Amino acid sequence: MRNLVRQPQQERSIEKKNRIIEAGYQLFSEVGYYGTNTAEIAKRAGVSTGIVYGYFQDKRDILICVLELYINKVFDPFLRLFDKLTPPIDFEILIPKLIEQAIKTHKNNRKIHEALHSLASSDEAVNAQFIALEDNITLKISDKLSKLEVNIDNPLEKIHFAMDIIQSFSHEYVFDKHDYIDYFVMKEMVVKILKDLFN
Amino acid sequence: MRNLVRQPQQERSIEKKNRIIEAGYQLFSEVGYYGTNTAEIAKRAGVSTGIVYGYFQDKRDILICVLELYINKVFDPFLRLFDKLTPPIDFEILIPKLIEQAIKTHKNNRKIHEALHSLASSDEAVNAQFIALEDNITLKISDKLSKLEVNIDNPLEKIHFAMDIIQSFSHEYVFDKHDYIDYFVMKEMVVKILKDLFN
Amino acid sequence: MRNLVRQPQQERSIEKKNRIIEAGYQLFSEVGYYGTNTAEIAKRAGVSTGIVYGYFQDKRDILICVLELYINKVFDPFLRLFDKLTPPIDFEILIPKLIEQAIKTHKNNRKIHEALHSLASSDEAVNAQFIALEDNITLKISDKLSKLEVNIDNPLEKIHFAMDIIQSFSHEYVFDKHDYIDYFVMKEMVVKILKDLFN
Amino acid sequence: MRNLVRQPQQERSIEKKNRIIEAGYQLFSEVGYYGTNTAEIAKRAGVSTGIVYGYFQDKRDILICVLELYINKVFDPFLRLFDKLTPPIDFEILIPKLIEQAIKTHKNNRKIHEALHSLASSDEAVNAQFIALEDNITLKISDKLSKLEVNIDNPLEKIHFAMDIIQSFSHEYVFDKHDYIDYFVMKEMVVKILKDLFN
DNA sequence: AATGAATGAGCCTTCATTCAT
DNA sequence: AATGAATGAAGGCTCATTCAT
Repeated sequence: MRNLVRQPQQERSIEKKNRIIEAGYQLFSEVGYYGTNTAEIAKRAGVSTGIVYGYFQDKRDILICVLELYINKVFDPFLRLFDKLTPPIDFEILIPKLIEQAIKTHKNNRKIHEALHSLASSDEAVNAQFIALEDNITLKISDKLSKLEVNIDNPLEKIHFAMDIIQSFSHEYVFDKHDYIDYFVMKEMVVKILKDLFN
Repeated sequence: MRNLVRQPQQERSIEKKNRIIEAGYQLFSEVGYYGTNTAEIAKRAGVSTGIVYGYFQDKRDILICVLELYINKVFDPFLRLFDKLTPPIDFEILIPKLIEQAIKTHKNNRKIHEALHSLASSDEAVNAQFIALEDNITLKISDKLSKLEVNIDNPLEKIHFAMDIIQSFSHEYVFDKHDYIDYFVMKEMVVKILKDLFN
Repeated sequence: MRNLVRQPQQERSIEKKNRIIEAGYQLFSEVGYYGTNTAEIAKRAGVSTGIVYGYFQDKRDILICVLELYINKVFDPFLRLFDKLTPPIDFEILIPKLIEQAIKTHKNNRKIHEALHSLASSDEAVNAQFIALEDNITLKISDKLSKLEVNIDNPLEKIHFAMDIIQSFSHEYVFDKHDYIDYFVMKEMVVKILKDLFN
Repeated sequence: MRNLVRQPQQERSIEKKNRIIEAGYQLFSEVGYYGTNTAEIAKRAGVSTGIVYGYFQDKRDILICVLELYINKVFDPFLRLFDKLTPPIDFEILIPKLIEQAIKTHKNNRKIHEALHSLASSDEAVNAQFIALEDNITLKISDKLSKLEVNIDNPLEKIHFAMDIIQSFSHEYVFDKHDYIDYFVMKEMVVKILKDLFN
């Protein structure tokens, strides 16, 4: 009965909803989920506190939408790297591009990545959303690869794990910056591993 | 004067401080950092609310100590796997053991891992602590390997990245459980990658 | 200028105002005054939120109108029981009928009765309205009785108090249901008391 | 886990809890349950907002305690009227005393009575508490009467209903004050009815 | 006359931290 | 050193009412 959330149909409404998501995105990035309050989100979105609850069930619901936005921001440019390819794929060229893209993304999304991941661990819905979106990515890439005539064993496992490795390396590269690590060397390692995986 | 935190010298005090850290560890694991309040920590540690602030500056300070405990709980059994080895190392045997250990650890530390990582992203001190402890691990393993007469190029990069891969896979294995992934296959992939890396 | 409330003249408007009152009646009955919000009333009435304030000054104003509707719904069937009577009145028959009617009414108006009464206690206007409507009832019944050639001392006091007793018993009967009370016995008590009062 | 409410053992704590209840009592009386906020209750009780939730689960929990206080304030003087009696009871004398007491009580508790009753209708716990306390009263009076050698049929039904009648009349007398009612006459009616009931 | 999106004050509740004992 | 009651600021959310259309 209560708590019905408007499904915005009109453009102005959709735009306003997006402004709120964008504001949430920024603030969660800057100070994390728990460091952000709804009033602040509303303020940055240029709307009133109340209307936020016209578009979202609660604060966590904003997070879920931010998560979707994040995934798109992160994976769309990633997927687009496959778009102009024609068989046969030259992994020697593709893989470094993918890594570069992942690094770029990580730089642009420093904090939100962890913010979202951490929420996933304590919130089943966020976690489910995360898994669903990851599934989506893996399957899309798999689809693209098969259209590009890449025929390998266990493609889903390989793709999924390759993504993990790339994420992991990008994270290292952007965030941790240990003194004793030569990241150029490490990157070459990753490239080699991935090439071996897909050839 | 006011904010001085006791450096517990006497054994009873040290033991009490450790009980608080252990309680924090448990609760952060169970319900995360923001799902835990200090009263609860005190209660589980069997001390009064007030005295917590005798041993710790604030709640975050507990987290920092929990982080150290966590790292030890996670990496000590890992390091111990190297202890009884004699050269030459059979990576064919060692690597699966390391992976098994990582999975076991992940299972026992489901939530705290994310809790800590997420805090790291929004808290510079936590992050610094994290990096320092990772450094420590990498260097220790490197030391062990060289004593075991393993001579490879770029050992630090390889060790660090190998740890990343193992963490990443364990995480997959314990948390996400995508339907379409055959985790046995994936595990074999990881083993092969690591063997190639160290041979 | 601002706060002027339309006095609906046209039939369509009057009908709409009544729909709002009816919706308020239902919702106040179901979840009480404070459990109901104006948006919900508008929705159930099939009108927009805004227009409610075209017909009513504020939420309390709706309550006042609901009160009137309530009194009518409650007392009209009550009064109608006197309509077909011809002198001399057989109280032995009438009184049980009145009680039955009161019980029926109570059952159909479980919550709104208390909702209205409680508002009366904190709101002078509601209270005044309540008293005025009760006066009206008492005088109407008195009128009917005298037309039915019932000549008793202090008719107004007796009628008013009889109504109180009936209300009180019906309330007991419908709401409280104490285990140790035999409500059939109690009902007979009420019938006897009222018979004695009017003979 | 959370939300544990202190069971105050020490006198100072008990006194503080009582101060909060008394403050709630006053405010609910003055402006009703929904017209009162917890900050106001705390302020009037001379405590901080937070500590209220150290003694009570939530706002409603305060209401429940206020209800108990109310019942005691109302019924204790009522019950005490039976204390000095010796058999045989002269109802001619007792009944007017009871009525006087009920009127006095009503005057001193103008608004809270309705406030509580209305909450009962929308809150099962409050209602249950109400019923339990009414039961208690009825049984206590029954006990007293039997010790005073009053032997009547259906004592519980009679007592309960007599209480209803007295409440009802007192309410009329104190609150409604209809112009056309001679309350002296009405009171005599009540006395007579009750005498007939218990003889 | 009508819509329903928008406003923003206000409320209940929590909790890190302090303080009297 | 220790207790645990007390503080009070802050946050999520609701809803009566207004306003642009």
